[in-house]
Amino acid sequence: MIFRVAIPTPLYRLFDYRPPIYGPETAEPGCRVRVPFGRREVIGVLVSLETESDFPLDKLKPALELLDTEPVLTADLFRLTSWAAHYYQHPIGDAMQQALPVLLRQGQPARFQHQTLWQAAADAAVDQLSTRAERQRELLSLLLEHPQGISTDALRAEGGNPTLLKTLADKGLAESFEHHPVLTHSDDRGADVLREAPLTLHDEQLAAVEAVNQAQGFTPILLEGVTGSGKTEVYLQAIQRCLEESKQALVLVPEIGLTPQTIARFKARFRVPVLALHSGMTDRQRLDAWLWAREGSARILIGTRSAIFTPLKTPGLIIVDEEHDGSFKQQDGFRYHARDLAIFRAREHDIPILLGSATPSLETLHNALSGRFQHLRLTRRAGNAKPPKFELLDIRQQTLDAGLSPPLLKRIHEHLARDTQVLLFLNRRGFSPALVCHDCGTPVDCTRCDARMTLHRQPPHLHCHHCDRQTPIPRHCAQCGSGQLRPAGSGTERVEDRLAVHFPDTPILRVDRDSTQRKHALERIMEQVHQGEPCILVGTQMLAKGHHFPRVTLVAILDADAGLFSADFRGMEKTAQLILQVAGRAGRADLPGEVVLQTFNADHPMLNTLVHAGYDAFAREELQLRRGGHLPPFAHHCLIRAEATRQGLAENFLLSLRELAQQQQLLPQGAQCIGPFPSLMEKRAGLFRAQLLLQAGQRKPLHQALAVLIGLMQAHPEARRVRWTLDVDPIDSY
DNA sequence: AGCACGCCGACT
DNA sequence: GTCGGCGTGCTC
Repeated sequence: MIFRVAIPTPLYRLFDYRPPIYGPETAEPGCRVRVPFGRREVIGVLVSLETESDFPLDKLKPALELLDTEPVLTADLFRLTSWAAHYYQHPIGDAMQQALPVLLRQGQPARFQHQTLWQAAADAAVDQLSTRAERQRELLSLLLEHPQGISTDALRAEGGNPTLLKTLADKGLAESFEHHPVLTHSDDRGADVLREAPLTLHDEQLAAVEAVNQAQGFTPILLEGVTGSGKTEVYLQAIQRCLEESKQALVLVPEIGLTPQTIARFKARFRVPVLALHSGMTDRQRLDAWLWAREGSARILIGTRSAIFTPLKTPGLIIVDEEHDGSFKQQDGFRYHARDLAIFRAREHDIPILLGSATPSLETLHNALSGRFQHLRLTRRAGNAKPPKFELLDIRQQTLDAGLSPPLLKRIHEHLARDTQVLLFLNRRGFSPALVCHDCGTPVDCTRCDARMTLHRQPPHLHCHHCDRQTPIPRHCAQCGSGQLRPAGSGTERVEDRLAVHFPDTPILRVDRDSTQRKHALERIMEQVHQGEPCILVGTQMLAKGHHFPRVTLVAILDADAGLFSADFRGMEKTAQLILQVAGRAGRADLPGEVVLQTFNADHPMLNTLVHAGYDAFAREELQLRRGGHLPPFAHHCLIRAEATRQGLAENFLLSLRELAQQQQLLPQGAQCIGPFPSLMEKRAGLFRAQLLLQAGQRKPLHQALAVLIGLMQAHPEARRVRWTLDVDPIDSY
């Protein structure tokens, strides 16, 4: 018998071992094994049992230990990770490893943490101890106060002396027992899963819930609902049915969306255990949650991208909220897309999957329009709230003050005078994006990147947003020696500064990565906003997601042109999604909102379509353009990125790769190479980067071509000096 | 990716 | 004389 094992290494192959010397001859695929690998020991995953090997049998090493009796990669997760490793052309051992909680990767047993608790023995009483044994009497009375048992740590915290426990135990007055956490819910009452009554649904929501409930087996559904149209209520009621059938629901949310409010809403509705897999958890807490999910006692699992690998005993429904969000795509290493894995997983489980968004990705929308996905719409806002009124504010020939035009300033005044709040969106943090010499025009560049240094004033320094390099602010121009270095352009800090001058009596609240670094800083700002007093919020993307501001009646996008002429063909799509997301923060039931977009391109056709005809019309036009340009979702992409320490190395490597493939006619029909090109920002963090785009109308030739190119790259002598990475279905093409 | 081996330059 | 720089090769 031979164990075929997936080892966490960047190698695209499996490794064969003999079964462990002391241990079972056979085991189930998906179990972990500890094996010798080179000069070290690693944890691998058993992939299959074989009777022969391509490797000389006498050179096979025995595995050291089988770590599991039941698979940690359950059959469905085993298929999911195998498929994903192949689809994303990522080494399978690494892919499988990443699907496991950290403690399991490290070889810890797949068991709950056991805790030793102490309790008083039955009918033990303090009087049984001598009055002189003061400390023992204290300890025993503490134990008597905790009939459920108490840990030594907790005893110490309450002033007890745990070293005396043994003494008490010897006298038969105390005893210890092993406790492992059980996920029972205080309100668990059989079939009644509800804790609070569901909200009344309007007809569109009702139709959506019905559609999910009537789904038989695998059913992908796009739920396209404008902000405030009640998508979450649809999720909740779809989950309700799933719980009533004694099944589990998995909910994926974007990184920023896993807020306490979201979790609270799920917990408030249902009597079942709801587990949120958030970033603040310890590795041990994550493993416990993983175990609860696998044994089926956790009924609703909410998590970000990596939660797609949570094992489920009784899967009933998968929901991907804000499915268009870029954070579902892992951006390094194993570059999987959690939304796409979720669809695969739903198909495997033969269950419905609900993809929700106000601004669906063009990929998903295309699937819906072509009939592969059901398409449900929520067009009305709950409580008869009016949709916000959009306006393109032409700022050509306007004098801007830190990016603020006079008409906008006037508008801000008007809204504040009505005692409401204002939100200004600018996706650029810092004081100014460049520091430029007034005499010779030279900007201060980052030495490690092809980029300007961003000027920050709080505290004063220069910061490269691409490599994180920070320097003091120079006094003189490095080019001409002039002392006239001046900030050019504005970021959130500068806007905040100017607003304080224009609106001295109004609080200005800045929300960006810098202003919210301190713990609870964001919470405190949010608290102040929710007090409802007039204020001006200035911020980056952080403002666009997750939070609602019921008293904001004016949303202004200071630089609507930012993504308009992007080199990335997805630039327009991303801009549209961001604009609508920000716009969605404004105005609720009784307070109609207004959205102002400052632009130098007020005639831009797509911007006008978006603002006047809505996202759906915009998306259909954009899809037509993509179809015409043979771009995704009408074609498939894979990006091969390369980086090296010297200029030209990476590009030459990719060029020779392409030539090798073409000379030997290795590329299948239907797959074509575009490039290589130097990356848009060629130098970044001291490395020179280039990329080669692989494009095909069909998946199959793309994957065949990719496999060929990987082979060529591994054999390439230059591969030692050039680092290369693959990105299947890239969402950033730079 | 790790990790070790091995071959050269510059230190105590 | 050895410490350590990183080029090269290997992992069942």
